[in-house]
Order: sequence, then structure tokens, then C-alpha cells
Amino acid sequence: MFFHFRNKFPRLNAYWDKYLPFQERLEAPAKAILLEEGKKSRHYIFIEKGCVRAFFNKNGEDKTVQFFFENEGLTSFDSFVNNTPSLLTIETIEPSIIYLLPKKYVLQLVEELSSEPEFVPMILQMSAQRQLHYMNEFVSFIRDTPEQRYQRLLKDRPHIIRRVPQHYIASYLGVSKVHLSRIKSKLARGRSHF
Amino acid sequence: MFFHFRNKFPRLNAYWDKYLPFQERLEAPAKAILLEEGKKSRHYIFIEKGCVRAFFNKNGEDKTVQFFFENEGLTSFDSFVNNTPSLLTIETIEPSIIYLLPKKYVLQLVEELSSEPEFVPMILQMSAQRQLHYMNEFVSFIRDTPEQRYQRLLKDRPHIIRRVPQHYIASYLGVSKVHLSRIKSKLARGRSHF
DNA sequence: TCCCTACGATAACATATGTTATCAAGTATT
DNA sequence: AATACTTGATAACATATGTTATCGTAGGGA
Repeated sequence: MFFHFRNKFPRLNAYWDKYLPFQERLEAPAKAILLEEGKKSRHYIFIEKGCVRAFFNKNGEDKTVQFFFENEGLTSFDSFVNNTPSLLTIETIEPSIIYLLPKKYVLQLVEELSSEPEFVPMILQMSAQRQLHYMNEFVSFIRDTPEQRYQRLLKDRPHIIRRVPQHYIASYLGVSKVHLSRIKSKLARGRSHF
Repeated sequence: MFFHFRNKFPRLNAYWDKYLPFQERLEAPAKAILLEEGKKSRHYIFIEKGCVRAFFNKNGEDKTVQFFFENEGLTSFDSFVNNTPSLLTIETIEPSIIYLLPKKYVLQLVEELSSEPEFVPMILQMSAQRQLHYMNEFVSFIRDTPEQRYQRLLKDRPHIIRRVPQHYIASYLGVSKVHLSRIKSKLARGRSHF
């Protein structure tokens, strides 16, 4: 739980440990839905094994927004914070081992943490990180062609391409699966000598 | 200064007031550069009158990322926080009246604020807001066609279309200025009955 | 007044991308 | 073994978008 912050803010480690027992362990098959679009987010989700995607539905089509892997945690941020219906569905891609921490305990944990001097720096770093992530995704659409975005993905996050089915990646890159296939074959032709 | 938070967190108002005198007033003509790509951000920028854009250069071409108007504040977030060279240039679009608060005072202000109980909620709200902004921009590229993005802009933020030259808007939407012109004329044809 | 520049529309053509359909291979299910 | 489902490649065609060039208008200096 909150794996990313382990040892980064050593004084907070005891808090993570304290809440471990309140997690619910879940062995989920592929395509299991952890949070459904339109429902309120009630857990913090931690991935011990497997992978997961967040997507929304547009005219009957899946549009994938983000992928998550081992030792990453997630929640539909706006739904969780504002207690509003989630705009995103969260679903396993592979069979996965998931830990769910109910919202009630998350709030309790935040309450306890807020008296710690390391809390504000942690919150700032966490939100700066997420902000930068989305800003980079956004800028990439303005700056790069789909082909460049694919190459960037291949270079920076190759595990995504290795583990995730291609049509999910296509919608994440903002193109059709047919076109992504074209991009791949074009790049493959370019790498060989004829 | 920090106009957005005035009266939202009433107990903090005194802090904003205290730092007003440290701002430098600047009357800038159109196309004045407030922060240059590659240089470090040294001020918080507040717009009293006029408007401003943030952009970066890609192969000799401007790519506009965001627009700012009266009573909005901004800074190149990553450059300011991490003291790294800015990825963005910030430039006035119209003749503008700008207030600059040197980084030194911003840090001092944050230091003072951090003992206030309203500080953490304010920081959280601020960062959630920015995160949501970039996430929405990003999702819009996955979800919508350029035409739909233009219509959304027209509906949600028409002042941008009214005040900003079209080629800046084109790069912000991720299309060429020629194509944006086509989109506009197509929509105009659709609206008339001829 | 005269130029120069910024801005925006449009046309003609080239390229990128979407859509639909078909095929093949792999994997899970019965 | 037989079947269905998922994934991925490819072709053929339609549409969207980029590129380059030309034109017109408006406004700002000289």
C-alpha cells in the first residue's frame, strides 16, 4: 500500500504499515471491473500482481486513458475526493492480485498523517507528479504525431507495449487499431534494410 | 495576487495583502516575453489586464499550450518548483498590465502560510484543480475530433475565441491554421439554411 | 499617403487516418 | 476434437488533415 512513498518519507512508514490489515485482498481474473463508470469510488486500489487500465465509453467504444502495473496504486481521483460518480471504469487486463483499502480508512489515515511535518511535502510531491504526468500526456498530443507518440511509448514505457493488447494501446494513443497496426509495420519495414 | 483564493479561504486574505507591495508592476506591449523557454522561472505572474499564452517551440513552429486572462496567475510550474529551465515560453498576446512577484517572496509566503490550518486544504484544492485541468485537456484529445474540440471551446470558453488570434488557437487544438479555418467555415455553412 | 506586416479565407494537391471487411493464429471453453 | 473468442495483420476505399500558394483586408509605422 502506498508503495511509492515507502522509504521516500521514512517517518511515514509506520502509518502505511498500520493500515495494511484493513486492506481486502482480491484475486481477479482478466477483464474484472474494479470500479464502474457512473459509480462512486469507494476504495484505494493497489496492484500486487497483474495490470489494470482506466477507460471511459464514447459512443459504444472504449477509450483507454491510463495503464497501471505491479506496485502501483490508483483511484478515480475526482470521484474519490469529491464523492461524485466516476467518469472512468477501472478494469483488470491480466489476472491480477489486488488490494482494496476502503475510503473510510484512507480518510482516517490522511487525518492521522496531517499532523506529521512530512505530510505537506509528500502531498506536494504527489500532486506535482500527477500534474506533470497529465501535462506531459496533453503536450504530447499537441507536439507529436501518433507515430511519434508510439515511438516515445516504445522507448519510455516498453512494458506497456509488451503486456497490453494492441487495441487498448491504440485508443490510448488516440488512433484506430488498424492505424496502429500500420504504424508498427511501417516502423518494422524501416528497421530492416528493404 | 493569488486572486483565485481571495475569499475562498478568508483566513488567508491577510497574507495576500501583505505581499502586494513586493510585486513589480509591468506595462507590456503585445508579444512581450515574460519567461523564455530554457530559462529559469523567477516570478509568479499575475495578469491585471490583457492576456497571455504559454507555448513551446517544435521545429521552428509555435505550439500553444494554454491561455491566461485577467485576474489569473501563472508560473512555469515545474521550472519554478524544481528550479529547472522552463520548457515553455510565456508571452503577452495583447498589451497587458502584469504584476510580478519574485520567487524569493513566494517562498517566504509559503513558509508563513504553512502554519495555517487552511493551508493544506488550499494546496489540495489548488493541485486538484490543476490536475483536473490537464487531465481534461488530455482526455479531450482521446475522445474528441478537432471539430468537437473547437465546438467545446466555443461553448465553454468563448472569450478565448473572441480575443486570441486564430493560429494560436489552431496549435492549441492540435491542428493547422488552415484546417481550423475549414472547420469554422463548415460550421458556419451548417448554421445557415441557404 | 504608402508600405509593410499580421491575420484570415480559400483552392489544389499530398498525405494521414478512419472504416469495413477478410484472413490467420493462438487460447480458452465445452 | 470442436467451437468460439481474442488478438493482430492487411487490403480497399472514404474522409480528415497537412502543405503550399494566393488573395484580401485591416492596422501600424515610415
